[in-house]
Amino acid sequence: MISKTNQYALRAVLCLAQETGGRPVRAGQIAAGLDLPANYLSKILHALARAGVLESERGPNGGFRLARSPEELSLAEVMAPFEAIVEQRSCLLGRDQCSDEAPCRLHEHWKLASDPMIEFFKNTKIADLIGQTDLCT
Amino acid sequence: MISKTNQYALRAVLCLAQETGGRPVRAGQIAAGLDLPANYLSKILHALARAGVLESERGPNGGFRLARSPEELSLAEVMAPFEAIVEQRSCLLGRDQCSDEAPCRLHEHWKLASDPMIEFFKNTKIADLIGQTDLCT
DNA sequence: ACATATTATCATATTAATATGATAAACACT
DNA sequence: AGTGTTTATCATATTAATATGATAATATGT
Repeated sequence: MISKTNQYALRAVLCLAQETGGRPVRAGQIAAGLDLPANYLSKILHALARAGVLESERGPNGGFRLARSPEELSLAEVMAPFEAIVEQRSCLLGRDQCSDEAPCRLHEHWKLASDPMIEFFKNTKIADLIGQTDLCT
Repeated sequence: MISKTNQYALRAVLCLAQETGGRPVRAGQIAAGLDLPANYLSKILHALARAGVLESERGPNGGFRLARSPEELSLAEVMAPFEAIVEQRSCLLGRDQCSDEAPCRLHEHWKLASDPMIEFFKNTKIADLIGQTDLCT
């Protein structure tokens, strides 16, 4: 339902959000902590940095940190660089003919069913999810 | 959000549900009408037949028809042969540690967000969606 | 300056989803 | 029986997601 890329991104961001210290966290450290493929996670972290979700620093003592406060950062913003699911709901049947403007009957049903999930991604902030000890594993 | 395989399956079943005549519809006919890859759709139709959603007949005058009435057939049943999304909700973060039995805080949020969609698939019947002229295209 | 540690980037491998092509099996009609 | 039409099945191709490996660029500390 959620791609692995998005899962990795969310877990990494949650991990960084729980990091209280001011110094950035190394990619390898996150990958080891979460048991994720290191190089693949690197690419994800880089994409998040380009999207303005994270800040990165190179060299010794380098790493990643949140660019914005967990209270302002939504799950949708973390997922946005990887998939456009949140922004534009597609027709359940994959037909580009029907949209919110020219909806079919099915479309209306589908909108009602999928809206709660979309709103969840938009409204839930990273801050709402931290505080659990094991979210970083 | 929904795989193409599931989209094709739903469209094909909706198409068959609108077919009032008693004689089965050929796979090629459905593929042409919906403009879908013929061989790929064949495999999908075959899978639906094995799952008991459709009935198939070979030879001349052969084809596919619904095995059950559109009023009894849910979207979830049509999608079930291809993905297990509907039955078991996985953790948003892809961790197998947390389940409905041993939920994390996130899990509870996620359940609330994803339940409406799952219920939609389970409760919506094929009959609820027919009646639109263009659903077969 | 130099060595080291880290992110940034490029190249490639693996796997799963999607799609195509070809052949076998079943049925209907003559 | 034989011919043609259809589904059933197998084999392979293409594409996208996921993962790995190697190198370049940048910053730090000596």
